[in-house]
Amino acid sequence: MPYLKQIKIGKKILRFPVYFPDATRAVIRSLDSQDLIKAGIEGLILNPYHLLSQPGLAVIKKSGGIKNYMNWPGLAITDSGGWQLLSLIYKDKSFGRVDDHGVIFYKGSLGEEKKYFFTPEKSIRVQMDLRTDIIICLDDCPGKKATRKDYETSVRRTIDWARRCKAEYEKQLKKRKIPTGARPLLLAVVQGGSDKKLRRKCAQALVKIGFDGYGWGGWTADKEGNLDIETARFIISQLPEDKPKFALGVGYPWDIINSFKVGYHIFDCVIPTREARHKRLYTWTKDPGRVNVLKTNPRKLFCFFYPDKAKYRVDSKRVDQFCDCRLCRNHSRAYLYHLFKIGDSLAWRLATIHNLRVYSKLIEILRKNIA
RNA sequence: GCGGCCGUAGAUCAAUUGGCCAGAUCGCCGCCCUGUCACGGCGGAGGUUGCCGGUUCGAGCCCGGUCGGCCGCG
Repeated sequence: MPYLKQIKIGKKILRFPVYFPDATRAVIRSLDSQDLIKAGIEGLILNPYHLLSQPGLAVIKKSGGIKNYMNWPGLAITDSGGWQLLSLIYKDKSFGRVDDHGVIFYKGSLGEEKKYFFTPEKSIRVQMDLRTDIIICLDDCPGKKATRKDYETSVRRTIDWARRCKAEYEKQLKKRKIPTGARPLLLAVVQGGSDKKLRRKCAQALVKIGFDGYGWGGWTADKEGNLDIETARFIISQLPEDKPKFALGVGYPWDIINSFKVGYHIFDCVIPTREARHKRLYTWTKDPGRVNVLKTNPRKLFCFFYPDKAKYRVDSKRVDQFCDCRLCRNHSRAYLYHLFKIGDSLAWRLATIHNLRVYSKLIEILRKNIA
């Protein structure tokens, strides 16, 4: 099957595969746009739900969109906001509930006292207000303890919500008089758990409605952290070849390689940024420029570096001999150990830049493999 | 030389009038993080309470001695 190498969004070209880190609250913690660009990051994913509570839509609209607001020159995707709301609700029922109409949220972010109603239409309107390049339909992702019946409901609702999102999207395009070349791409998400019948039903219904791209939604990995690659592959088989596929929330570097191999184009994951802050850095075991990434066991291409171990207190070596990031070019392991020990924000910044660079390097190498 | 204060995990400190298994924090070691309420979460190792003796059913706490440290006076 031919792999889609790139698409145009307006005047911009989005090359595949691509990894977008999660700037949920309009920032990759401790980094600015220049840091991101130098780390090889081309796009960010943002979250409308979090941005509604802070800084609020009015501020962002006044700035001319979220990219202007945060001075981000690259590409940007907004998620629907559904995942956050639903995972909060599944964690604690007092947060709210879901029905066919949308999501009722009793508490705002961080305990604000407001009742909040998130519908497919509202999600689309907010995302279009944020003026990102790619927007995503609100979907219903079941909790981890979901039953077969929950998955059936989820698929039915996801299809219905996707239809409503598409209608609202077209309505807004007209209302806002957005020219064809400036419209954001609209992606829909395939639900259905590990059940192929449900996945097929969902995928086919979404394709029939017609979207610019499709996502692999739900929990992409099992409790042991193993990617459900069987489902991943099946979903691809149900979708049109010429549309980009988004593996939502994927994943570890080896997960990205494995998902890329079965046909996915877009990835996003909090892992590299969160783990950098939690003191786990990814390092190359082999020179990524010299190894055939597709023929090597993906898991064996990487190992971990834990900068808070006392053995690194006096280690003058660089963190990763194969990495060209700001940290690896300029500083020793001992210095990073020190920065984490004293709790300086530079530790976060350098560690985050490093992990992002490992991801962007991986993307560069995967692109060479489809050239 | 005399008088006073102080010795409790690697570090800094806690432990009602003597009373379960001497605690906390940091450090150390290990684990976790997948469309981020996450500068986080979970777990573990580590003490003959300076040492010797005494009083007591029972001592980190009381008594005597001793060693070490600090302060004051000679």
